[in-house]
Amino acid sequence: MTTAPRTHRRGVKHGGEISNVPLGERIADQLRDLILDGVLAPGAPLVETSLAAELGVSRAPVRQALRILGLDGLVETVPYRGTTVRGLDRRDVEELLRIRTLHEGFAIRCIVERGDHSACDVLYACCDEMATVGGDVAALNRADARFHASLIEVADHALLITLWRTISMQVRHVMAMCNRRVADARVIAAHHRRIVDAIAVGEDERATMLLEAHVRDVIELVLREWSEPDAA
Amino acid sequence: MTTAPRTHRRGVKHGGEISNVPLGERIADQLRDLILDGVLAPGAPLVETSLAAELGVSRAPVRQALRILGLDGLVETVPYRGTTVRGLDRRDVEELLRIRTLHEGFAIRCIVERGDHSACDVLYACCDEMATVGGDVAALNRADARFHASLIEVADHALLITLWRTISMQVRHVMAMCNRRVADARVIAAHHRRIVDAIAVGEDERATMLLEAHVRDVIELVLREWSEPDAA
DNA sequence: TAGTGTTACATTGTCGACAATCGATCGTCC
DNA sequence: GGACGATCGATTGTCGACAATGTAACACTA
Repeated sequence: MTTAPRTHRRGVKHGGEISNVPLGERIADQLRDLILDGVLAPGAPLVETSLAAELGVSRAPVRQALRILGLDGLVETVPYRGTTVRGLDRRDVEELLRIRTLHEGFAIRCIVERGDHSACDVLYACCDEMATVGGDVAALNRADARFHASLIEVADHALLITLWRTISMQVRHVMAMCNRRVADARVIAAHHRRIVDAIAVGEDERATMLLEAHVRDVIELVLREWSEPDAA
Repeated sequence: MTTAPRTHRRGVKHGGEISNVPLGERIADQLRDLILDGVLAPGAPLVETSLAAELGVSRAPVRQALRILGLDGLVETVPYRGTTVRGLDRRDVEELLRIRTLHEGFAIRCIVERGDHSACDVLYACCDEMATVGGDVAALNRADARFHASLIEVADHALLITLWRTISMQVRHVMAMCNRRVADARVIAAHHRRIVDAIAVGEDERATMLLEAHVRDVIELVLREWSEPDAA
């Protein structure tokens, strides 16, 4: 859910072991990257037969993959018509970022309530990492995504994490669609660090406000580059 | 799923037309009701082969159905092991209801921001309906569910509605698992009406607080009956 | 008896083929 | 010429069979 944890996989994290991960999920991962990297533009059709042929597999796992992506909100399937990469319009972006703020604010409250200090350590580490990426825009994006993902994870709220999966996927999608020119990485890292500072001293309201301000900046930045919404 | 709108279906709402709805979705609906009505207890295995045989269909649509339910957080699938009805423990219930409060509070803010008065009309109608169910517990549950669903819908926030699908499904699951003895329907209806009153005059904070109190009551009521968590 | 290797069974994963459905195109009729 | 209907191609929906995987019970060995 959405969404509950999709599957339970045990074992094998290290090395390049033989994967017992169902084909469908691996295909989904592959297609997801293609979409999120912008290789598959919004509106592009994803034909089961063609994909199966290209990937050298049967249609069954491809179908499963498309369903997973549909779940993630990355593609749209119409019965008997086909599946296409989902387009995002201005309203989608606004909705997405507001919801994101809502959930991150909730995560902050969870952390503060528990007074979990190790959580702050994790977040500080993310900030440090963010400060070191220099001018690499892609790396900054990744570091930023990692910070926000960590914020959700350390909240230690299983359902929140589940919901976050869907949201973060679409956030990545939005970010991929605008070649965001960013400010200095160290400035952004400092912004984030201030949020963690507030969390560390238990001021969840201030932390939330800082976070809202941060996300609002991002919204503005994104929407400015959103000249032509390619209409879903 | 979680989650973007699963599919777009056009046409045929009335009568018992021939359904062009894919079998898998119909099966999912059927199984969902079975789970939500408690016929299929948590932990019960859902074997693709057996279900296909019982329903007189092939395994393909059954697989699709199980995947949809997995998305809704109602079942759990482990690769090569099988699918079972998901069990809910005390923590799940608490997480669920907190998340629910979070989203409904957000919905309230959306409505107040837009100053949408027709929204309040819809909600008042739900309250009226709720007041008339008398001692029918099931009907009261349905009316309550309808109120909260309406609250989300009138917020007019597509992504919120999507996320709500997953949540509400699990809420129904929880409600189904405890034979909740409720207070007088008219009292509960009055509680809800007070929330709408606050929304109508734009006092979103008060509305949210009232709603939080309401949900907290529900949590308490549910958890009290949660003697033996059957452990996921 | 404790431990190990093996076998059998249940279940899901994957495959290729056929049927149902949809949209567009073309032809026909007024 | 315009509207209606049939046909066609493309795509997904469904099916039955086979392969891969994991669990558990069993026999075997030290």
